[in-house]
Amino acid sequence: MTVDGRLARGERTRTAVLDAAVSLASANGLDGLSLGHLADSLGVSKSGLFAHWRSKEALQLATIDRAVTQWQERIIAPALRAPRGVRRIRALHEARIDFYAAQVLPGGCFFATTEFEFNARPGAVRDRLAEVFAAWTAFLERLVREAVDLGELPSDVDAALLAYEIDACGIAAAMRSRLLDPETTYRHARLGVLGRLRALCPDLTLLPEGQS
Amino acid sequence: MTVDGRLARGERTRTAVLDAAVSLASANGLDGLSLGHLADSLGVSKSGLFAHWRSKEALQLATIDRAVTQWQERIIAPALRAPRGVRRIRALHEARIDFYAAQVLPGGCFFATTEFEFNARPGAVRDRLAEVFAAWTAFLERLVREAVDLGELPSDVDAALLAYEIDACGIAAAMRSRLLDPETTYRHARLGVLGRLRALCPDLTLLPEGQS
DNA sequence: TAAAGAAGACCGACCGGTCGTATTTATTTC
DNA sequence: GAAATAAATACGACCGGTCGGTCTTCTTTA
Repeated sequence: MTVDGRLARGERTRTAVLDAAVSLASANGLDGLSLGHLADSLGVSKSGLFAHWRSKEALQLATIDRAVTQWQERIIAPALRAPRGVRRIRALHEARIDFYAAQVLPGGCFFATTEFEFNARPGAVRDRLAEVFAAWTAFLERLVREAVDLGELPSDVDAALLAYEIDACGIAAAMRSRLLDPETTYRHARLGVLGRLRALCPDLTLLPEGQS
Repeated sequence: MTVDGRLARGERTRTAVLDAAVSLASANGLDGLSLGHLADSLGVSKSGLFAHWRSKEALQLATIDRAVTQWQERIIAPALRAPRGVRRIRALHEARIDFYAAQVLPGGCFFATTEFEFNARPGAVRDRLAEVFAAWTAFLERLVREAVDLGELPSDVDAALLAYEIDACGIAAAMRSRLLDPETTYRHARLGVLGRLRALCPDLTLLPEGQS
């Protein structure tokens, strides 16, 4: 952000803290996140955290923003490398399931965990999560409309409904994979979207580049 | 359970406590459930709860069982009044969305909230939730297979996959309805399953009795 | 009168948050 | 260039509050 070396180092520290916070919160929730445990896992003191964020809520909001950045890097960016249209929709869903299957977060999905944790608790955290969720939904709908505009999907497709169905397959995967058999869950999540797209767009190969 | 009047009255007390626990836990989670708040909401003392359950975990497990009973009464029982096959599948899904839309629980869905809360926390609560989830999944699959056996669905339908897609529409409704527009969410949840069933079974009317 | 049940004070542990202190780092002065 | 000083930073003890859980006491009922 600035040319100052000290602040840059501080930014790196902040990012490391927030990465750990995303990981812990994905398992225990943003409210269940203990600042003492977070500090211990990083080998720093709890009071030091308050030099970077004035309160736990401020750290929670920063953690959400960090999770958004991770999501953009791990799921959205790979999908945007696929060509517009149905193949990009599928690439986005596949990247999402890949991310879950890679088990980088102990809770499976940071957003699913925290959104269920806060969906009945008014406050700044809930409002921010609602914003993020609305933006994600709008992004998915935009991808579907692009496929319609390209003629890959029938023009009478309900873009919002199809986006809902695709997202639902991902949400369900986040929940089931930790309680039931993960392999079966991920296969269903992938096949559900694949079958839906194939039914609407039978003449287009949906295989990403380089895969069988 | 017994003929004893005192114990029967105790059973009623237990049920009232557990109903309140289901309601509170649907919003704040089973771990976020405060025994003090639970006792206050019922006008009883916190220590009195320990006369009925030896620990918080025991009360949490009993709360899960109570939520299962509520689910059976509110969702499964109405669906079983519909004729076997595709119409019963749809009746089950509609009863589920109706239950969410009725807003009887502040958290929307007890199981969604608690399963995301505990899916990364080993222990008795998580194991019980996994059992309940597995039983629900098996029940859904059984309904789909019945529809296949009746010839209402093509014989090459993947019952587990279709059950996954139907459940996913419900899970997503539980999450989105509290953060995004509930009306739109419930409409998508209903249309998603309805469209899926209509595509597989075009010659069967899916309207429940008495509805337009 | 005896027995059973609820109530509320109480305990140790953990929470988010604050503050005085000590260590370190960087700058200045001899 | 070395020593001394000043400023920034991180630490850990500590605070009030809430948690799950226990225990003694009091009320009530048979």
